[in-house]
Amino acid sequence: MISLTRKQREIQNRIDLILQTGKEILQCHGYRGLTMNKLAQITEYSKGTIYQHFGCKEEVVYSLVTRGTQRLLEMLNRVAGAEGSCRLRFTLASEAYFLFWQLYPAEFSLIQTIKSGSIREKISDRKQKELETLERQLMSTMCSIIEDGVAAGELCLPENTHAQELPFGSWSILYGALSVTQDMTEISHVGIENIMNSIRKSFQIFLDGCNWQPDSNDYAPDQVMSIARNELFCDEFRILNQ
Amino acid sequence: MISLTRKQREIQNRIDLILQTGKEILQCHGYRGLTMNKLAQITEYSKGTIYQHFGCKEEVVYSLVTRGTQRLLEMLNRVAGAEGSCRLRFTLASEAYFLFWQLYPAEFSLIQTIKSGSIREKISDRKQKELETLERQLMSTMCSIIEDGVAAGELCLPENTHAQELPFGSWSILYGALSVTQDMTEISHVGIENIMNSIRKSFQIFLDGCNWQPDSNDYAPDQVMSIARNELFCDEFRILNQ
DNA sequence: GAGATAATCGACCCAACGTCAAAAATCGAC
DNA sequence: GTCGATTTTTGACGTTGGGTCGATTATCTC
Repeated sequence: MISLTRKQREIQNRIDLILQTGKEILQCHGYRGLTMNKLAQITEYSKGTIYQHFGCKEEVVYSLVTRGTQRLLEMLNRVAGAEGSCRLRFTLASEAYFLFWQLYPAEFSLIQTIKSGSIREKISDRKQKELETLERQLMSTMCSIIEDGVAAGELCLPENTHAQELPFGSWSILYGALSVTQDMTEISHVGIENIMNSIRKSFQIFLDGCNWQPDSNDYAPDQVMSIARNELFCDEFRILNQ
Repeated sequence: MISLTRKQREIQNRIDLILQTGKEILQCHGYRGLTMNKLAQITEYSKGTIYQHFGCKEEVVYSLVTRGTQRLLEMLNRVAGAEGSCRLRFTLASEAYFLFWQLYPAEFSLIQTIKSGSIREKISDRKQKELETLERQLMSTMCSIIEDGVAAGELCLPENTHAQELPFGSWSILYGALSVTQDMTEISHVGIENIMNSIRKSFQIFLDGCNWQPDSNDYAPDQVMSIARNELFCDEFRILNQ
């Protein structure tokens, strides 16, 4: 039994190594630069061994996305458990997403990749369900904040509107804006900070449009950043700043 | 001279055929199913001839995106020249995007593809500039509506906010939401109409958040759809309904 | 109609995915 | 500790698909 778990740990470590290496190749050479040969060569395992853990190349990137989504979910759960008004927490959720985008750019980019190309069809149902479950949890965490806000009287859902629609809309702003931003980080003449602030503004405009109290007139962005930086995500910011 | 233009027309027709065929293959077999061999076989030209017009496979899909973006721009220009309040026109622009998404699903999907994978690096600067120019025109058309709205006193830009930020934000909602929706058209248990209505709601929430008058309380979605269906996009709706 | 020029073709090369039978390492029983 | 059984690892190989290029065919010019 002990030897079994040691074995399992070894395998887990190897999977970690493969994924980490894959991520590094992606960051250096892009999606086209990631080949199974290179992956085998750098990890110093043979191709056969790699294929023992990942059925195809697509499964490697899919696993990276799954792993990234786990990290994001973990950050969002921290947000959901935080104190303060629901609007504050919802805004902190958007900051979590910004952080995710900055800390895990490769993973973010891969999310787009697996959503666009015909990659899903090569992934086993099991793995697909795994990611779907995580995405559902993401959505339900966001919804719980909305529902808290409704319960606290901070906002009213319009008629014929489900709670999921607000996370869907606000999430779309973030995902859409960051997607478009993704590939013009170098080209763009405006700094990345400006783009992020612009997205922050859009996000707040959306919340204002929901009549979510307190509205942005008496809403302090500094406070949000302070909580994010010093409380909820201090580890993440430390990593980001080095 | 005449023979030259006849020649040019022939070439143009061939390019059209190649692109149209590529689009059909994409719709039937997805991105992975599109191969240069198949393209050559179906068009009944040799691979060499295909490569005379398109330097690589990526250039085929890039051209499809460029062509799709031209169609979208053409629709948006119709919107910009329409009558009615600026908010109405801005909303009609979102309907143009919905139509684009429904009429050209392959092209929409490819936009995501070229934004995510490392495809750009294989495309000549000339072709890249071509698409960039179109995107800039898209943005500037949207901005012109915003500026009209500001001039007409329908909305005020908040301090430190440029006109481009509003199209960027609202466009992000549409792009983000449709991107996410894209690959779950079959899976999703809610109908596609419901998803589109949900996105429409988000879009209006955003405009409400901008304090864009008239606000959604005295705003008739029926009127928007009627103008779209019967005036601006009657051709497009006809194609869509068959 | 002949020679020059341009367009077209498809056999071929190579890179990268994925396979599988042989080799190596590990395990378990005595 | 040793030997056979089982699992793991390996890299040579098959195949697919992007891209090339010299041969061939068509077109144009005089």
